[in-house]
Amino acid sequence: MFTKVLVAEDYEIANQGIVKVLNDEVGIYNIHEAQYCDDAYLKFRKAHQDKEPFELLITDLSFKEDHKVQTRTSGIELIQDIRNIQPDINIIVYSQESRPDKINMLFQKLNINGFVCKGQHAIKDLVNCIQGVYKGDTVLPTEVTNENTDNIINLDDFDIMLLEELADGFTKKEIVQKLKKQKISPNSESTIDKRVSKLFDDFKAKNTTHLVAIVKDLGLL
Amino acid sequence: MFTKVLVAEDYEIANQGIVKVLNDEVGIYNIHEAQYCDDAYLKFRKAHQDKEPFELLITDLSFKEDHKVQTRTSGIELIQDIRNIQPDINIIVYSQESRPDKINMLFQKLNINGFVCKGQHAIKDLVNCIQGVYKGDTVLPTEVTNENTDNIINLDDFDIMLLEELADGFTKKEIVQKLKKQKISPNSESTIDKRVSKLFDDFKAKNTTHLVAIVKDLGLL
DNA sequence: ACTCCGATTACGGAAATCTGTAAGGACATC
DNA sequence: GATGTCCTTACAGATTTCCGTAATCGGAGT
Repeated sequence: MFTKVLVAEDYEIANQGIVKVLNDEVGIYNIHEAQYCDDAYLKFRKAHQDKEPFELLITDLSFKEDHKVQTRTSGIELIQDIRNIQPDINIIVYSQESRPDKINMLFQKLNINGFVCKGQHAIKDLVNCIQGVYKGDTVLPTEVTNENTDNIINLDDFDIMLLEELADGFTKKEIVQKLKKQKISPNSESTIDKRVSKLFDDFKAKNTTHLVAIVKDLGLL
Repeated sequence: MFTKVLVAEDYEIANQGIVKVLNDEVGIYNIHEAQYCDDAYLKFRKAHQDKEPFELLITDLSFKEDHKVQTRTSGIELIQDIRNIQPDINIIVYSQESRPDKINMLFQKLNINGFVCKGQHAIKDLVNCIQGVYKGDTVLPTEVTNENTDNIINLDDFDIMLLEELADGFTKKEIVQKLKKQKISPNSESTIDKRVSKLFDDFKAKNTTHLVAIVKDLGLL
């Protein structure tokens, strides 16, 4: 089993919870903790330089900001930086995130080894994940594997741009003006209307506000 | 110090974190855990009937629903029911809630003894709170006592409800109809307008869509 | 009792949204 | 070349949003 583990999680008590599970359920005792991304990175780099590297990183994704100014603000940046100095490190993300698209992105772009959803029954999930990753498996959360990926909606760049502009509170007329100024076509109000109406159908949204809320929830924005 | 404590928290690992802090930092070892409100209530009643009552309840407010059907769905109901059978029990709420109004309500209406915000530095807060409550004090969280409510926007339940309805794509007229059907006041279209306009000011939003996007990003919905 | 203040409510109007129909152009297929 | 389809654009009308003004009500206060 892994012997040296780094836990990066900003909430102290959640941090302690992970440590206790590693102690009691997995039998890992050499556990180092970090509450900030930068702190985690420094501990990691030092261990690597001292030739006593960590074998596993368990990290959250979101880190609350406070008085300490951080160069890294999210677990994603932390993972990228750590992978740069130790490509073969095992990484498990332990996060509230439950959106399949976002979780899949972590596996595809960051090559994480496992993902555990914060939740009611996270102990079993976390233990399974650690044991699976130790065996060399890639461990997806049950929440994602169960997902039937039938209803995937394909959004092109234009759709994404529209959604972003709408989420930023611009009216269709303002969007049209922007498009014309940038000489991007299509750029008629009528076409924008049609495009957005199509998105309504795709996402079963009743109006623009509903559409943006749905897309935000899906993590596409 | 307290010797027998009940911890009610639906997330297993957070639960473990509290237990570890009680063990390591406070020196309490007779700790019972519950992941559901009803479960907590039953453990509490049994201990009371067996003349081995708990001296302290540490509970979350929100409990996720799953396959187990619960008669109590929130920590508030749990507290009320427990106070009914053992009025002098000490109660500490450990919750994500950060709205001063809501926290004050807990002290005034439910007579809780302490409140700790889930957060980055919750260990010290929790330890202080337990020690204060043991001495007979009422321990408010620093977040409330500090009263630096400058850039904190106070949303009451009505505002949240409005935002949720808007994010679900309902028009103001539909919301008004719902409110009238449920006999919730205020329920005039004009007041809804005013309320939402105030939210526009608070969040510097240009329109409803923008508002919902901002609030979603802040994680308030 | 009095005023002051905030919340609620009513109403109106300009702007924006949403939903139709319809016409024109690009492009592939037969 | 004829045909059909898809995308773009124009326009029009009903609905909704957004933002004023103004009247009303209830509580809190010197």
